[in-house]
Amino acid sequence: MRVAASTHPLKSALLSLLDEPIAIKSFNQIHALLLTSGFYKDSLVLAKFADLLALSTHPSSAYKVLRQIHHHPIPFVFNSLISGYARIKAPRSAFLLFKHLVGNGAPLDKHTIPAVLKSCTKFSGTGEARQLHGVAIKMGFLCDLYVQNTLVHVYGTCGGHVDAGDLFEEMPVRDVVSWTALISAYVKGGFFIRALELFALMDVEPNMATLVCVLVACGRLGNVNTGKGIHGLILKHEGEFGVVVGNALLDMYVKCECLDEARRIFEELPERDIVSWTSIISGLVQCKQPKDAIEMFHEMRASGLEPDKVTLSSVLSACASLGLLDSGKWVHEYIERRGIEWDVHIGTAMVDMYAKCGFLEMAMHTFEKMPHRNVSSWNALLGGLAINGCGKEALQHFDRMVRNGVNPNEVTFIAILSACSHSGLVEEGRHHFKSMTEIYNLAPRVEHYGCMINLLCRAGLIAEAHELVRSMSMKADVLIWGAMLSACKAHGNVELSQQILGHLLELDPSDSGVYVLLSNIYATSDRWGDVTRVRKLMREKGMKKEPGASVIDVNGKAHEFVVGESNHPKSDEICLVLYSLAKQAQLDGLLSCGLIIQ
DNA sequence: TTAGGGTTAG
Repeated sequence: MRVAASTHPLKSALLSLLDEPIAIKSFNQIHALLLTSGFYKDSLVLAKFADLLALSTHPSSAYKVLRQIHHHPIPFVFNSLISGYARIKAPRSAFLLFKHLVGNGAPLDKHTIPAVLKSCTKFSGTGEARQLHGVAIKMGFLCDLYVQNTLVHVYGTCGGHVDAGDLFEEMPVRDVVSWTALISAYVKGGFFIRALELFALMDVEPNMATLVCVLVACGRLGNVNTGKGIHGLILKHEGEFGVVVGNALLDMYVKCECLDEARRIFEELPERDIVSWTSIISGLVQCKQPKDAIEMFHEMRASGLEPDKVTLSSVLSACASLGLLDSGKWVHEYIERRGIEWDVHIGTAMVDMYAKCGFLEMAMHTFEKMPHRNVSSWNALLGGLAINGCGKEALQHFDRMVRNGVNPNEVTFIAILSACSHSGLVEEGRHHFKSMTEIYNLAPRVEHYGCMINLLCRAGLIAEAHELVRSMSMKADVLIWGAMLSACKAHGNVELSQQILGHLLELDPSDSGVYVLLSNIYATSDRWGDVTRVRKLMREKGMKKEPGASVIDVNGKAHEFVVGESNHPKSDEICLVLYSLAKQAQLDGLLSCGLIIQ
């Protein structure tokens, strides 16, 4: 706080005191000092006091206190009280105070509206913003550019992009903030193309805030070309950019899956904060490089930065893809130890991690403990039940989800259909596949057909599966034809296999797996000549089957197993255990089929 | 210089 040299020493002392973070503890003394010294007549001193008042007093009482101190405080004093409530994140109080002020005919000015509006961004819906809009018109404050810009911003933040656009249209003068506020409103509403169109229409020079908004739109659209153009503009203006712009650029490249560019930006950042690290970590997770993501996380911690819940959500996703149960548990403990607040994202990531690591009990326990759940949380649970072979339970929880009023989305049906597929629930699968379009108005995507065809193929219903493939409005993918081919192999349908092979090779002529499957089908039918022919063809094409591999985490150490290799130091013991497990499974299978009577 | 508007990560 800088005070002019001519300021009265007591006044400077009072102002400094009011600026102290611990001033609230001496509130009563300051109150008394204000009255005895007579400085209550000074608007600046009174405004600072009003700001302090917001920390401890309800709006109507605060109003009374101020009125008792001074019969006619100027608007500045009340504005300071409103801003005080906004600063301590008490938007309801700020809004209540405003209504109280209007009701009591207190003097207000053009600064009052932006001060209250600042709090309105915390409300859901545009109700409060519209009320303030009305008051601003009535009081004649709407002609102020600051008031207009704040309103455009608040409408945009509360989901009122149409109101924001209408107001923007009516504005006689618009500056860079007006344009940025509207572009941001469209971005927040998910209208990314409209945001880019607006940017193109701008008749004032954009600044960094504008470009950051546009970068978000580019990232969400996966429009790397426009993103690169913005990158160029930033370099032209700034040369070296700050952390906010750098992070926005980094995230744009991450969302466009240009990891090399993203890494380059990350390396070149003059300063990296938690957002920079989280962006690159989540980018690596999205681009299926979870091992690198974990490595990056360790690097981040080594640099002295502690993760927050957003970083930890990404790390949990990496743990889920790698099956790193111990690392996932470490994240869980870290959250508890640090008292990090659980939200729907981290809760969902935790359920997903436990489920994908096979600790279904803990996944369900975590799900039940979540205070708030959204459709993604349910999807994580249903998907977890599905991959762990609990098809019937998945269907029961799906019914519970619908009963709780949560609307299923496309991802839910992937979980449900794969649950049916994993557990052989043909009739249920048919029913849910039909309900997708008939009840929930969701168009099946290629993945849904994939699950359904898998389900039918596993049940040996090859003709029905083939019929479904033919009914698809889009082209079947490798997975679908692969499922059909595997089913043909299991049921010795050589003719259809050959037909499918044609489709598969059309999709990916270099897929060695297709040739391997075909040669296996010929082998099952004792057509050894054909087997030799396919293998020769593979050799001629220089194809080598990519060996399958899996990773398991034991006590924090990753153990990798590659098909055909036995490099692991405990390979012999592992094979012995696997053999006995396979024997047991076979025996259990025979028992459950009734082929062995106990 | 007695206050007010727009920007980044799941």
